[in-house]
Amino acid sequence: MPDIPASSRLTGLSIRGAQEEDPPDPQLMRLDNMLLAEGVSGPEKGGGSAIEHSDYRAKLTQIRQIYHTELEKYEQACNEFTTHVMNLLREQSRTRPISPKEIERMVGIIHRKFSSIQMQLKQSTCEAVMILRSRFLDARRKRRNFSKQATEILNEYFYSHLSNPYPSEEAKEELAKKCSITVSQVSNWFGNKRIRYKKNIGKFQEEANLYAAKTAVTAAHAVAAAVQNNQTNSPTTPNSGSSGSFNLPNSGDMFMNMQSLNGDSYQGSQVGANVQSQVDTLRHVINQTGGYNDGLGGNSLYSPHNLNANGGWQDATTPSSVTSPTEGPGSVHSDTSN
DNA sequence: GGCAATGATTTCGG
DNA sequence: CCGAAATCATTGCC
Repeated sequence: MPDIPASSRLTGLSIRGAQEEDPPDPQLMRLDNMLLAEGVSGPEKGGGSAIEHSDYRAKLTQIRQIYHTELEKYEQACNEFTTHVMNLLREQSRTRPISPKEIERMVGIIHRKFSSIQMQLKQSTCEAVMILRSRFLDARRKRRNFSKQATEILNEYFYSHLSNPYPSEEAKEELAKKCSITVSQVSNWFGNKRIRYKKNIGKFQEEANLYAAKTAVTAAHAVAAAVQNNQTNSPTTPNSGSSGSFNLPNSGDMFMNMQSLNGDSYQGSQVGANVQSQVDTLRHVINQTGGYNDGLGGNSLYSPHNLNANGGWQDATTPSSVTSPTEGPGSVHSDTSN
């Protein structure tokens, strides 16, 4: 009696017939590996990967069940058939001497047959998993827009950190939590936002002002407090001559002031961290009031390059030519200076 | 159905 | 690995 290697009985559910021989069949090995990796043939799925969609999980479980059921069925059938054949042989052995070798050979044939069937099962299971993957995991296929609330949170962060819209890992995590999305989704969102904002600033002006105004009050308070605390009025504000190249004394000066304030004296830890964002917000408020209410600044105040002035994340090289000729909606007042 | 918005992926450079 | 830019694929609105 050729006993089963027993090495393949770890889970007690393994296939008896399938693996007669260790050596070959890269194909089978490939399938096995994949099933294992995909958590179909393994015990319970231990390693947690980024893939945790509940929908996906459910379907995978379904596949898993089918797979195991079928596998067991085959195994059982194989055993039954084997015993059946054995019985036949035994019966025949009365009339004809049958060598044990022959019996073994028959058993081998049977097992091979069944193992090929199992391979088919594995193959189709693999296919099913692949399809499932592409259906559920390729999020491109089934993407949902974020909730209004999530978008709001993200936008709020973006516009209040406009001079440096690169949330740290921590910040990303927090945003993800607040928005009920994953960290990589947050990263995606910021990546998209940055590039699209930069590409067409005009289109986002309204939005920017909106979100700036939202936090304007608190920011103003905070900054006021900071300024009050920090008596340094930065007396001179030298305003180096080079800064004259910018057309926007308003935001530019503001920015400068705050920067010096930030880096100077006073150990106020909270000030340093927050000022930056508040500057961003305030700048928008300033722009907004200039553009909408008072005739102060006039129309030239809010034009695409106020962003350049705020000096930012978007590279020193100005995109110069204003986007593409497909700019439509009329509300664009691009001044022709510069 | 066309079209813009938008989330995700791919490509490329550091 | 992160980010910019280009591109893809879906969603939602007209």
